Amino acid sequence: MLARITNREWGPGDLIPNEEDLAGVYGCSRATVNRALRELAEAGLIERRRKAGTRVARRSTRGAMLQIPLVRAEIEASSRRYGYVLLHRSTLTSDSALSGRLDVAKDTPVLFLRCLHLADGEPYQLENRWINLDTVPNAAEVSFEEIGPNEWLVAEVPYTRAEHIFSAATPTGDERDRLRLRPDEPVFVIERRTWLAEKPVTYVKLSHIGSSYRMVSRDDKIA
Amino acid sequence: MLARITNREWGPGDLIPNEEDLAGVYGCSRATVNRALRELAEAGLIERRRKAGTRVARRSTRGAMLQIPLVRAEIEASSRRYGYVLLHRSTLTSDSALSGRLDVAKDTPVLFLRCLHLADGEPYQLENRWINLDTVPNAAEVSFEEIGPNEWLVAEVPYTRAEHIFSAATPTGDERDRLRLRPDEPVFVIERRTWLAEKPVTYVKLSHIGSSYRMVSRDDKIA
DNA sequence: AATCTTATTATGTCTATACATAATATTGAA
DNA sequence: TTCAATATTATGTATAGACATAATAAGATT
Repeated sequence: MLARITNREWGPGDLIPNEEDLAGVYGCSRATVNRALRELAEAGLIERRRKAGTRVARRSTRGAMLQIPLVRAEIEASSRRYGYVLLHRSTLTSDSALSGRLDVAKDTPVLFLRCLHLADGEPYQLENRWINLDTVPNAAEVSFEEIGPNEWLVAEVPYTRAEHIFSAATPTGDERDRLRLRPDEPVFVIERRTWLAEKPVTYVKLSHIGSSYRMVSRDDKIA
Repeated sequence: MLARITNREWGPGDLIPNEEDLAGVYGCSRATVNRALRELAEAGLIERRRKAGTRVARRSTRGAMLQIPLVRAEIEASSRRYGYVLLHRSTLTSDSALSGRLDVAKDTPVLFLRCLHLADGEPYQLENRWINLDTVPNAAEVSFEEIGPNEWLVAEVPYTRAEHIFSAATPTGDERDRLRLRPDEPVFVIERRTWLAEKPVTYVKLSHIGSSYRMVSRDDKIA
C-alpha cells in the first residue's frame, strides 16, 4: 500500500478501497489491513475518517521526529571528552516571573541549577535549570556536583508531555562570558518544559555556540 | 498502566508483568494489553524485548514531535497577512557541491527557486529551494509565481524520509539584505531534505529573523 | 570451565468474528 | 422545502485462539 502511494497509483487526495476489500486484495484479514493503515495514518501518509473512508493525505503537514540527545552522548558521539561543572545550586520559592515559565503556582518550592557542559575542555552548553520540588521532591537530596540534572532526571523521572522552543538569539552577557563567544556570535537556544501527568516537572534553557552547533533530526516515517 | 508508571508504582528500570498476567489483572484479552503496551513503547515510556519482557524506560531519550507548519499557515495563525514573492527561477544540472546537499548524482536536472515570504508586508522567511526533477518532473511545468514551492510540494509529492537541520548563524549578505536585518541580528536557519522511497525530492534552506522567530513544539506523548 | 545444542518463554503477528461508533445517506413528517 | 428521525457504512475496538520469532536459560558435550 505504501508502494501504491509512493508511485502515485493512489495519488494525494484519492479515496482508497475500504478495509474489507483491501483484505481481499492482499489475502489477509481485515485486522491486518487495519493495523497497516493505522501505521500509515500515524506516519501521516493517509487520513482516515469513519464512514467517509481513507484517503491519501493531501497536505502532508506531518511533523518531524526530533531526537534531543543527552549532552554527554552528543559530545561523546563526536569522540570528544565530556566535562561537567556545576556553577550554582539553590532552592527558592517561585516568584511570578518563574511561575509562568515553569507553569507552577506562586510560592512553589523550586530547585535552581546552573551548569556548564564541556567538550574537550571547551564550553559547549550552558544550562539554566529549574526543577519543581512538588513533583520531584527527591531532587532536593541530590548535590548535582557529579551528575548533570538532565542525566539525573532522565533516569529518575519520566514525562508524558513536553514543550520545546528553539530560537537564535544575540547572547546575554552571561552567555557570552560562560561560552567564551567571539564578538557577534549568536547563540542557539533550546527551552524545554516537561510535565508528568499534568504536573510540571522542569523548565530548562540550554544555550549553545551558534557557529558550531547544529541540531540534526533524521526521520524515517516508514520502515 | 500509564498511571502505574507515572506514580512510580512501576519505577524506571522495573520489569512489569507479562502480557498474559496483565490481561488477567485488567480483565481483557492479551491482544488488548499488547496494543496498549505497544503504544506506550512507541511513546517511549517502556522498552520491550522478546523473552526478556517489558520494563519501564530508564533513559527516556525519546524525541519530540515537531510540527513544521507551512509558512502561510504559520503567518495566518498569528492573524497577519501572508505575502509571497518569487525572486528567481531557473533549471540547472547539479554540480558536485549541490549533489551533496540534494543527495543526487552529478548532472541531475534540478529546479532552483528563491522566494521571499512576507508577514504584513514585512520579510519573514527567505527560501532557497532545489527540486530534483528526476523524482518530480512535473515541477518543471509550474511557474511558482502564485504558489510557493513548499505549498505545491506538500500538495503534490509525499515523502517517506526527512532530514532537518536547525542552526543559529550570522547572516550572509544576501540574508541581511532580503530579510532587512538589523546589525548583529542572527538568523534562525532550517535546512530540510526529503526522500520519496529513497529517491531525493528536495533540499531547502529557510532563513528567519533571529530576534522574532521561535520554533515551538508541543507534544503530548499519551492521550 | 567452555562451548554447543535444546528447551522455554515473552513478545510479535495473524486469524475470524463480533459489536461500538461516527459520519454520511435516506426517509418521513411538518 | 426544511428539518428531524432512521438506516447504512467504514472505521475503531475488542475477542479467543494460533503460530512465529528472538532471547534467554538449561542441559549435554567437549
